[in-house]
Amino acid sequence: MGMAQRRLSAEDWTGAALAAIADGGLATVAVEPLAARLGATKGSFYWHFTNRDALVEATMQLWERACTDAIIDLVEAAGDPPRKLSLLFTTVLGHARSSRLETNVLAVAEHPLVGPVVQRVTRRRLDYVEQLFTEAGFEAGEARRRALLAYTAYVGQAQLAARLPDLLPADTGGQGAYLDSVLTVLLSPAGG
Amino acid sequence: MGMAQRRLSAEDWTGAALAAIADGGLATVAVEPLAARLGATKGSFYWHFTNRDALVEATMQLWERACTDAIIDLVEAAGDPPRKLSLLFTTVLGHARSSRLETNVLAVAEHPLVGPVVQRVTRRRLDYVEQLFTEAGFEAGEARRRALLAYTAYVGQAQLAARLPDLLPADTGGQGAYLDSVLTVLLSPAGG
DNA sequence: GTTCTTCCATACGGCACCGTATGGAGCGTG
DNA sequence: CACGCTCCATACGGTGCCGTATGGAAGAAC
Repeated sequence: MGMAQRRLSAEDWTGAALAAIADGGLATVAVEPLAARLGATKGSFYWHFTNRDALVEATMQLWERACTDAIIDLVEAAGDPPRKLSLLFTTVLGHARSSRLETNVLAVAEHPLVGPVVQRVTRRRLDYVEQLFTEAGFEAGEARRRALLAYTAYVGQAQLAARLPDLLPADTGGQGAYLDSVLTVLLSPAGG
Repeated sequence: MGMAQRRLSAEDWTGAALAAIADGGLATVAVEPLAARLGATKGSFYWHFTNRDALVEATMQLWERACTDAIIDLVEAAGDPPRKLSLLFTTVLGHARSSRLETNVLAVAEHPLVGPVVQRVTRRRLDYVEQLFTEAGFEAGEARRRALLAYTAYVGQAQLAARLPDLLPADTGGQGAYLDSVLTVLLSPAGG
């Protein structure tokens, strides 16, 4: 933690806003508190942005870039589809902070500046997971359904991890067993 | 929509607060807007409640009573465990409004007056679903894991239904196929 | 119909945040 | 060292909500 820096950039503000969303949700993205946190005042903010909405918009663009592209690229480096799904789940549920961010972003998807971004991102992720299930050998309709189940399970998991962590497996062993079980179930052969 | 009633009860306020949570989240539970909606003023509110927190507390108690007991009782009337799970999912995901309420309540589980209630309710629901999987023949650990998967899938499904309904199966046929697929997968035999 | 209790409207002060206006510090450029 | 451009602190007015104070209307008791 160094001294407060002398001058701020727009990225400093969007970064702080993203952290605030992870901490307390979009409602805590308020100009004055953020300024205090950055060791500055509103004067700085209103030079970089026309108003709060502009900050929210820029922050959502940052989120879209940082929190979807990166993961897909990482996962694609793995081998077969089952391994990809496993890596996807472990990566995505590993860090508590990302769960909080995901959850708090989705929670305000009704906001006109947030909804379109969340919609794009979610659609893209769903398509990607569907592709993984297709590669794993499921026919189109079933692959879509499995992807939906996997993604809703992810969303719910992130939600519980962020809000009620006590209810999830606490020890590493339990988490591993749970992950194995989830993957086994999600990849179970399609019933006729 | 009848005329504004002459006098209000505490239940009128908690009911309106619950509706406001479903509509716009806990943040929209504000005394003056609620009063306007009820055709009254703050004067009424502060006679029935000491402050906003008291309303939030009473509203959460209402939610706990109304939105968990009822469903479990309903589901228990069904036959075998698979049918119970099926009924549970269809009932619980059927009405868009309940998804919004569920989602918006869980979203503010960090609030000190909300967290304990949500924790109690969620624990109880998880235990109940675990019991269903146990009745369906799964051993204890696996039943717990399936219950967790089923419940996280429910939470994620409610979230998407409330925020991004476009991404879920639109037609009734697609919904039915999806529900069948989910139940088949969740009840697939445990892998060795 | 008076009296008492219940319930509520109005008026007020306070707080947190938004956005604007304005002057001035810091730094590059000649 | 002057000059100009970039960046920011301060001060101000406006809004929406909280909670209090107070007087008064609506209904019950008799």
